Amino acid sequence: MTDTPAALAPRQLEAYFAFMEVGSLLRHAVEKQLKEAGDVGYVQFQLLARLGDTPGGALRMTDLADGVVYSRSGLTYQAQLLEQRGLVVRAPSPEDERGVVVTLTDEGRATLAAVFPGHIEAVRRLLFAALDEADVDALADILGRAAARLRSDPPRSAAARRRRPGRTSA
Amino acid sequence: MTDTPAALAPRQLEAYFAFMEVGSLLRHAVEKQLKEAGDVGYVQFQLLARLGDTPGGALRMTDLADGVVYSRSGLTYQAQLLEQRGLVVRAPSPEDERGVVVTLTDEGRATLAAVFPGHIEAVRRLLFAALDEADVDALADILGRAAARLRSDPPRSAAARRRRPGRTSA
DNA sequence: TATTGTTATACTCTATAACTATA
DNA sequence: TATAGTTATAGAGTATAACAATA
Repeated sequence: MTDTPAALAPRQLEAYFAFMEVGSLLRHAVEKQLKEAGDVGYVQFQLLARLGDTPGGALRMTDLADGVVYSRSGLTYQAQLLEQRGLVVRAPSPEDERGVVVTLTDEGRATLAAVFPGHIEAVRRLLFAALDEADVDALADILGRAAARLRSDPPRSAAARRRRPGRTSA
Repeated sequence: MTDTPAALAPRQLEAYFAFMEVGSLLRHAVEKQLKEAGDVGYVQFQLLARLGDTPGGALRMTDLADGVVYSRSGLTYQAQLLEQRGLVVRAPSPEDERGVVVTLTDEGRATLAAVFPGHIEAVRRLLFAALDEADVDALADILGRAAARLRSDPPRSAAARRRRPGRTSA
């Protein structure tokens, strides 16, 4: 009977507000950097980065979407934009004819390379400038746990695609 | 010559990814809750909450915008929506005829009250469920510092309105 | 019948620039 | 001349539902 009190503890409120503020400012700044450096949005950057991280630089639409986008049409939209610019190629999957495999092109890699250093630098300057090693460790640990929880949380109305259980997608 | 290496440390990368993932999932979930509970977006919620936190429930447009919105027209847009729904009233400022004072109405307070508990509960369930008191303290401390830094950061091209120096707006 | 992905469509939100009015 | 706010407008992104094709 003592759970879920009506309000957050003051420290929780503080943490929450700080989190949202940092999130908002950081996202805004990063989005701007990406736009200027390579004319990509944050979602597109995530997609490129994910492909770049995958051996072969290829993923199925569904796997690519995972955690980045909240609707299938949203991914189709972004993938179209990327394909129009020649940063990725889409081709039917050989294994499953229903599927579409998205592959990073050389130009896609080049764009990623053009954008990444500035991205890193912005994150360092904006997020990590005021933090020391212990802070970073704590953040990684705490937010890692929060992320895991959020990921596994029943989305309170599973609008999103069912995820293959047992994958965490590093 | 040892500053700003080309890449983030692995722990930094981890912390950054976790942060963005939590931010994305949390924002999405919270936005949904607010929509369902009171048909307001997160920005509108912030505006209402800020007004609700102010003695008299009234603020000038410029002060209201601070940190919530990145363009003047963006605030005008949201304020219009809120006014159309009767949640706020806008009136010319008595002191400065150029200014506009936004005041929370009773209905605005009611909406805030209708939305707040669910909001709190969502944050607790999604963000704080996996964290203990020490985590919350650490988060508040670390992100508080990051937020302060971000706030004071030269926006790398001051598109936003110049802020009156010396105000931090709790 | 369930799943993959696309399309059509409507809607929300944001930003830039031009404009008005007051300080 | 600088500031406060609005308006017009255009563009980016998102989501829902209907659809086609394959498993």
